[in-house]
Amino acid sequence: MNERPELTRNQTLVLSKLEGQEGPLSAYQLLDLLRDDGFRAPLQVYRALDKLMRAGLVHRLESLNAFVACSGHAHAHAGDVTAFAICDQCGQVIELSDRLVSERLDEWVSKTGFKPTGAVLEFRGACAACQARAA
Amino acid sequence: MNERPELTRNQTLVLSKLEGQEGPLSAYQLLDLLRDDGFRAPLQVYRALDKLMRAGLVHRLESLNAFVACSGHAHAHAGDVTAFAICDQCGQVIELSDRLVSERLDEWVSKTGFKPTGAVLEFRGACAACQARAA
DNA sequence: CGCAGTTGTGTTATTCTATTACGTATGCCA
DNA sequence: TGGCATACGTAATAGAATAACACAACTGCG
Repeated sequence: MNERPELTRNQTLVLSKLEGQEGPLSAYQLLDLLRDDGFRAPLQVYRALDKLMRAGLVHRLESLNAFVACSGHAHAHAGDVTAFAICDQCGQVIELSDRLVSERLDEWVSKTGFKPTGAVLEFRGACAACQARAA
Repeated sequence: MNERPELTRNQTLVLSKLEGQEGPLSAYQLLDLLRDDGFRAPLQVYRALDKLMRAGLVHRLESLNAFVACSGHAHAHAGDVTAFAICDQCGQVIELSDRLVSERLDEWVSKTGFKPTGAVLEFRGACAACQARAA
């Protein structure tokens, strides 16, 4: 389904930093992590991120201005929305995707005559582990 | 229900600019619009916006880094999520709020053990008018 | 082969968005 | 009166993203 495209050196480096990370990273955090690998300018990061996002390997979290590696298994079907649950305590991000929910949301919005082409769905709160820790 | 808090001069100015506008405005656009009223620094805008958002009179659109006046009538009950449908053609923003949808989404997310305290729901696409125009 | 088209790269500079820090003024109320 | 909370003004800075320019590598094709 998802033909893994050939990644260049820069793209591979960015992706591996994101994958070796629990939570999301900002573009500038990535830049700092990659200085030893020869990165010097934001654009190098942004260009790699752009490619990775279009390949569906990385997601952008709008409410954080940050990026996460796509959590493998949950590869949504084309057209399905992906939602994110972002823990404000530990920073972990859970990826959610569900065809039924997608369809219902689509119906809901379409009732107004609006035709959605994309969606940003981000929940903020506390993950299970952090709730337990707080109790 | 929503005690309209006393607004200061700056807050009133910012709110009125947002209300006199079809679509969202960025903080710096607001600043430019308010130079004649004595605004000189971004902070003046951000501080007013902060207050207005906490009062529920203004919403921030994460996917645009911009702000809209809360469309009056659709004042959600406490706990209800507000979603936004943003037209990528004309910039208009439709505000959506529905108790049932809120509950369903909450259930969906909570299934993972995550406890949401807030949500960012933004749909991008084409509003009814712009679809008609394109046809 | 030569050449155009695409993609990726590196660098510098700039724009846009948002916050920190510091000082001041005002109203409230104990 | 003093302490506290809120708002204000200004300057400086941090953080996020893009524009502009030049070059290298690869592809397909006449």
